[in-house]
Amino acid sequence: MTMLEPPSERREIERRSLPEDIRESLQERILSGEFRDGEALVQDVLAEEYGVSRMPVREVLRQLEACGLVSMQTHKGAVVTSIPTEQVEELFELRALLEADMLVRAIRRMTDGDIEEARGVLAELEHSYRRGDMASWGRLNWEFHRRLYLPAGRPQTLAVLHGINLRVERYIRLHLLMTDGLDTAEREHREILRLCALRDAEAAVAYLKLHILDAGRTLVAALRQERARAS
Amino acid sequence: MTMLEPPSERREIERRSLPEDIRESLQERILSGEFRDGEALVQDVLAEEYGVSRMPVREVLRQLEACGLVSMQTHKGAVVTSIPTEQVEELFELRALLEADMLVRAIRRMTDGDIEEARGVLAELEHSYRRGDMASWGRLNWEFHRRLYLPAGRPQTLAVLHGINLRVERYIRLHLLMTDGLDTAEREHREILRLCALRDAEAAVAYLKLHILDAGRTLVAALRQERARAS
DNA sequence: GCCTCAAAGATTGTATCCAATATCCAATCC
DNA sequence: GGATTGGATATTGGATACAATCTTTGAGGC
Repeated sequence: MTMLEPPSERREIERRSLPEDIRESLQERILSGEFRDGEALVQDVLAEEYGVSRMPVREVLRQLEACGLVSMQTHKGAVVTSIPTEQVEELFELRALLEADMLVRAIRRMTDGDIEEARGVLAELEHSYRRGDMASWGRLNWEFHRRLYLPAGRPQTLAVLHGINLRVERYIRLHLLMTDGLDTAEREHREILRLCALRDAEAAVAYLKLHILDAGRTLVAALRQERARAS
Repeated sequence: MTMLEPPSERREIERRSLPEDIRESLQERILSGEFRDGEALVQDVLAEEYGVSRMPVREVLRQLEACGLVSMQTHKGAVVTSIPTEQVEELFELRALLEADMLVRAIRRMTDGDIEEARGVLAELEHSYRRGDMASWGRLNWEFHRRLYLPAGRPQTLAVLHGINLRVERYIRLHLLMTDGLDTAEREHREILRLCALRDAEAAVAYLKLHILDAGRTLVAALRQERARAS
């Protein structure tokens, strides 16, 4: 939860390259909901906050545009992208299709070590969920799914899935803040991992699809409600 | 390229920005093979060529990075991305999976008008192929597939497919220059369209998958040979 | 001869300045 | 009064200047 800071204060960042850091920060601020759908991202304001010139900020905005998190128009600036509810639904169906295919391929080549690592990530994931650390939750949720698919040896598909995950994460988090529907997700995560350990591809994939489409349905319903209320 | 807009109404002024123009040009130069795999793209050189400063060039490079056409490293610059053969293969399999799903959904809602428009695009496509106009061919090949899937009403999936298409187009063109394997593709295009017109989803999808995987296999074989020779 | 290392050149990264464009608001005209 | 237009202000786009970093090269030492 970030407080409103006077414009003179700078947001502290001091790690790797400037755009990388700014990008990570700005991305998190969008995903966390600090910036709402359709909200304008003014270069000058952001540059001031980060204590840099507008140049790196512009690059970051371009990158976020490419990820689909913001959309830009010439001479009009950048706004946080708003995905229509039907398209959020579409993205979850797309995930189901792709991740099911991935898991089938992955299970064939999965080692016990892979399973063990995924189990470790899952533990962290559950921990961050209980602590309400949503930034970590988002990262770890992706990491868990990623671990499951990594043995498939399909980097391109994985990259596509990463992009999709990024685009819907904001809405997932919004959902998490309003409901506790993700207790179900936790059970499903464990069950999927158990079925993977048994190398039962068919059951695991069925469960995975259920998991994704379930989360999608719940989310879309909540989103519809939220958006109807807002308008 | 329809110029059949009503003479009244709004006059659409092409408000193209500098980066947009440069991007289109640079993208085409990469896809055409003017820049090879792994070749460095020096900002100064490109800026000089286009008669602009490095700033818009940088933005373009960032965008192309997001598309996966170039990869950048801080303080090291941009190079044309080289996709390993196995990953090219993966991308074609991914296309098959996604486009099959799309076509099933699209056929249900396809109107005769849609078919007619696709037929028009296909005619242009074949024309550009015979003329050896590869830039147009690339655009129209995507446009044809896009038309087939548009009725599905799945913009997000379409965007993903567009990205995939962009990444493999370079290798497709390379292949086109070396073989005449795309005569087959032409027959397949027509057959797919015919089956769509009959609303025979099952047969159309089967043919589509064949079309994509076939083109993929031929391409991958050629690519492997080419790369073995080069090394 | 080969390795080390430092300095020069090349290239990218960032800041600052100016230009182009959009937005907003008040004045004007019908 | 409402619509339109002109100008003031805010914001973005692009060019230039400078700083940071990588790469190359060559001189010196072993």
